[in-house]
This record gives sequence, C-alpha cells and structure tokens, in this order.
Amino acid sequence: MTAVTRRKPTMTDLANAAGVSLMTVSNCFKQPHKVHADTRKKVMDAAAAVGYVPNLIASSLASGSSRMVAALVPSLRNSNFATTLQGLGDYLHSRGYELLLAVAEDPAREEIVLRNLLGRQPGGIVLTGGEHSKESIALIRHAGVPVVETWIAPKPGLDMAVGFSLFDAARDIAQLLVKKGLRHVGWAGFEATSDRHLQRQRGFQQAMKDAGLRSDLLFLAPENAGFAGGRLALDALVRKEPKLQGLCCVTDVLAAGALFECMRRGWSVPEQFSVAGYGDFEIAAEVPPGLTTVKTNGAAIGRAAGEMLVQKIETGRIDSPVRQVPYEIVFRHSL
Amino acid sequence: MTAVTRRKPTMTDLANAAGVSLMTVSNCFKQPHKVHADTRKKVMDAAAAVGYVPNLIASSLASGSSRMVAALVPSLRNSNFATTLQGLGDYLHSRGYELLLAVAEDPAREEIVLRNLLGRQPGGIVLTGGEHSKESIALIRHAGVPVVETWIAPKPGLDMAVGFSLFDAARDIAQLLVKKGLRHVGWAGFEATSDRHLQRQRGFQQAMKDAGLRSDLLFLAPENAGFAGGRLALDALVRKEPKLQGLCCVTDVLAAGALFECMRRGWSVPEQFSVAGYGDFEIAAEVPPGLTTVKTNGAAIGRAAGEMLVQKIETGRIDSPVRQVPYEIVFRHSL
DNA sequence: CTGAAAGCGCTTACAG
DNA sequence: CTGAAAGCGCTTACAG
Repeated sequence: MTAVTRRKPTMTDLANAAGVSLMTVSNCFKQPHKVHADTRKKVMDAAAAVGYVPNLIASSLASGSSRMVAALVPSLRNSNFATTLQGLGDYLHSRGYELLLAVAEDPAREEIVLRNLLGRQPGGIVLTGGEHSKESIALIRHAGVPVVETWIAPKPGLDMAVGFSLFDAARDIAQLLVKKGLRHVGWAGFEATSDRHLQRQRGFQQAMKDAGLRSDLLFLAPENAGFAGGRLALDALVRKEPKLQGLCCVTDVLAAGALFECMRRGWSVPEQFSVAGYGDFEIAAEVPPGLTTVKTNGAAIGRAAGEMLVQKIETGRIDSPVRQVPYEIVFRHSL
Repeated sequence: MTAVTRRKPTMTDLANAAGVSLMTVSNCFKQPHKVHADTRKKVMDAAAAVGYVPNLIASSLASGSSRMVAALVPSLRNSNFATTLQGLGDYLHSRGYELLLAVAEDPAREEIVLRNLLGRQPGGIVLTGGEHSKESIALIRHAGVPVVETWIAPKPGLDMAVGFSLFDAARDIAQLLVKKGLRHVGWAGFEATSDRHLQRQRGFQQAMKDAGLRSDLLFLAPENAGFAGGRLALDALVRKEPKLQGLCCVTDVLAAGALFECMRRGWSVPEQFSVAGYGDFEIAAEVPPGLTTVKTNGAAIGRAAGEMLVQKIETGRIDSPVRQVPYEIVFRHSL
C-alpha cells in the first residue's frame, strides 16, 4: 500500500495476485468453462479486489476482433437517425458490441471520418442516408468489412440494406384520400428536395395518376418554413385549384401547419378538408383533430441493421442481404 | 498479384513497399516534419497505392492513448441528449477524437456498459443525466479518467460539470410575468414529476414568493396529456382562482395547449392572458401569437463538454471544473 | 533524417 | 485443467 498513484492493474498483475498464470486469467474472462470453478473464483475475487478492468484495446489487437460496430450518420438533429441509433445501440449492447459513432454533417469530411472509423477495426459499419462519395465507397469496399445501409429502399447496393420504400409509403397514404372519394388533392413538399423527399412526392403522384386524377397540384415550401409551410401550401394550392379537398404533406410539420390554417379559415376537418402527414411526430397525435400519418420505425431499422451485421460478423453469411422494415399508417381523424 | 483475398496491408508492408524502415513510416503519419519531404512523398504514394489505413487499435495500445471519448446517455429519444451528442461529436471530430457511444436505458445495466466503455481506454467520459449508481461512480473514479457530467446544474460533483440551473431558468421567465404586473399566475406541470421538472416548479414558486404573490396555483397534468394538459391546467386553475392572469408551463407543449384553449375561450393573448413556455420547441414559434419561452442549447453543452475533456486530456489541467452554458429567453408575443 | 529493438496488454495454438 | 511462448501492429526512447 503506497500513497502514489498506481497504474491500472493489468492482467499480469491480476495473475500474480491470484497466483495463477496469465492464460488462466484470460480464460476466466473469455472461456470460463475451461477453468476450474475454484480457480475461477480465486481469480474473480482478486479481480474485484484490485479493481481489474480488462483492456479491450489489447484484446482487440491480439484477437483481431474489436467487437465494435461503427455508425456514420449525417446528423443527430434528424430524430429518425437518433431513433435508429437507439435501436442499433440497444441490440449491439445486448450482444456485447460497442457502438462507435461519427456524425459527418459535411460530405467532404466523410472520407476522413471514415478513415478514422475504419482504423479502429470495427467488425461492421452502419451507414445512414443514401449518398456517399466515390472515395468513401472505395474505402469501405477495400476495408472488406460488412456494411449495412439504412433508410434506403432495400435493394442490393454496397453490401446489405434495410429500410422501406418511401415511394410506397407515400403512395399508400395518398390512396387513402382517393378512396375517400376526394377528386382534388394537393402535395405539400419542400423546395430543397432531397432524394428522400422526391421519392415521396412521386409516390403521391403515382397514386393520383392511378386514380385518373391530376397529379400536378404541387407546392414546394422553403426548407425552413416550419409550420408556416403548411399554410403557404394551402394558400397557394387553393388559389390554383379552388375545389381542393385534401392535402398530402411530405412531413407532419407541414401537415400540422395546414391543419392550423384550416382552423383559422373555419374549415372543419375532415368533413370539409382532409390532411395527411408523414412521420408520426409527437405533434401528429396532439394537433386537433389528430393527424393521420405514416409512422416509420427507426428503432426497428436500427435493430435490424444490428442483427444483420452481427450475423454477418459472426457467421460470415447472411440470410438475406436486404431487409424490409414495415411502416404503418396511423389512423386519426384528419382524413 | 494473386487472386486470393489479401489481408489488409500493415505498416510493415508499407515500409517494404516504400523501401524505408517501419519507424520512418510511423513518423510520416505522426510526426511528418521529422521526415524528409521526398521520403514522405514516397511513403504517402505507396500508402495510397496499397490502400493503407493505419490500425488505430495497435496505435492506441502502443501509445497508451486511444483518442476516443466515451459518452453514456440514458436515451436518444430525448432530443436534448441527441443535440448534445451532435455538439460533442462535432467538436471531438474537429480535434481528431472519436466518439464511443453507449445508450444505457436501464440503470441496472449502467455498470456493465461502463465496464465495456472503460475497457476501451477512452481518454475521457461524458455522462448525461444526473443519477448514477454507487458502483458506476466507483468504477469511474477508479479508472482515473476525466469525466464531465452534462445537463446538471454546474457544481462540482464527480469531476467536471456543464449545464445550467433549471431553477434559475424557470424563475427568470416567471419573473417576467411578475414584472408585467400580473398578480395571479399559475404553474402547469406534470404529475410524474422528475427532478428536472421539480426544479423548474421550484424556480417558478421562488419568483412568486419573491414578489409576495401566492405560489400555490399549481396544476399537474397526466404525463401523457400532451397539448390537452394545457387546457386542463387552464380549466383547473381558473376554477381555483377566477382572476388568473397568466400561466407558466413546464413545457412548450403544455403552453401551446394553453394557448389553444385561450383561442377557444376567445381570450386575447397577451392582453387578457399571458403564457410562458419552456424548451423552445418548433411549435413555440408557430403557435399564434408566438410563445415566449426558455431556449436551452444542447449543442453548446455538448461542445463545452468536449472542450473541457480535451483540455483536461491534453494538458492535464482545466481552467474551471464547472461551466455554465447560458439558456436564453426567447421573446415572442404570448407574454 | 533514418533505423534496430523493446514493449504496449492481451489471445492463441500448442504442450503437458 | 494449467502454463510458457510467440505474436497482434503499432510507438517510443535511444543510437547512428
């Protein structure tokens, strides 16, 4: 017992303290069944006494397996991605894997971030959002590590993929308006249309075309319009088509804004006007009379990504390289 | 050139390919100025040619420094925490650190998660949310790694802390109602009162007491009431105090609900009635006439945590172990 | 500016 | 069931 700061005990220290060899200690942690119960107890007691915490960095180097999975997300402000990480992390932790997270807002920094991630020798990588630079893709391919892309329509791409078709989801909810008998339905989207937004818009348009209705009642709000975008869309589309009966929105925020505008105009929803959302954000349940919307399951996507990766890492093979995670339509009263 | 799968090139491979020693290669990456420009170019070209990515696991073990910071959050569903991670990650990446993330929903699993985290030899740890088990705290202390606790009132605790006083924030906004001359102000909170909610309520009550006003006009809504909670609070408190002039809410959702109820009753805001929120959620800007509320800055908290940690890791010392991240009051028209 | 050698703390066949 | 030894891919004094 000295007063000096002691360095953290190593496995060797523990072996000495317990009076066994290094490899017996190692086995106590990795292959407990291979060591006699009494010996194991002796070692574990000593471990608790000295406060031993295995150095997983050394373990990773020696074993060639880091038990880490890296995730690269463009942003955590997007609650879908946060939820995906939650589901991914939950599953990974349950399987004894750790999550190495990188947030690469700037696509230009993606490659350098990826290099750092890959250098940590993760057993697999989760990518979120669809677009990646040629360099990034080359880097990943060269690393020879299993990859799963999330939030993209599940089709074979880089390696594995999990998600659902945004096109289908938007078409499905738009068809609900058609089935209700509406003949004049508009689309409220955003100006800076990402691929993800565009797929939804096309789904909407497909539903209209399939029903023989016009599919050009589109309004694109400024990206940062928030709820106000819903009002703008309603204004603009009613001016374009005075008989407008319903609005399909790229997002619950726009839909809620449209609902507010209906209140302001004294239009009763859904009797006089129908609104469909997308996302099932908290507001969808809150805004009167309740927004009918598409609910996506980020946690399930994250979990599925984790399952695919762990299977591939541990068995080297995968049942199916693409997996569909169902979305659902939540019926409330706006439609 | 063979057709078999080649293993990833190591630094030794690269040294051979470039015709230099191992240590020259290492220096090219770590201490570029220590190697002649020509040699460096030769090495870098070879690195690009063979697709060399440094093994950071080996690097960490050899150097005793992992350039990783671990973060433990209770949940990513809380957008405050997600934003904090975003701010933390941004800063860390800019300093060449990686983020090791664990989501420990279940406090019982905290210790095992922490063990895994610590075993990866992070240079520092970020904790989110205030309560931790004795075992967890012992583990952290024993690891001798810098720690910063976030989203707690900044006072010396485990090691370092960054956040702001929820009490102060609630008191500040409540004082605004007092300064406006209101004499009858109520509080709308939630039943299942967390410590965080309780601190805000106490801040409100303090403001009332300081002004010599009654501080018992409290209503606690069911946890899942959503906007409806604001209506319930208004109903109940007006019944209790017919001269009620304003409402302070634990959350923007409640405040928005109260505002909706004012519309329904035909009360003009802020002339006849005032409402204060908390959180500056998106709805605060959108709900007419605009909600005056407290804005918290999760990204700034995350960034500050990163700054403190990196300073402590790299210099061994810190200017101040506690840091206050300002909240701000966003003035709109509800008060 | 460049290099040979020891070592970081584990794991992994291989013996006994 | 237990152990001695080599090795994982780097970094770090220390020489030259």
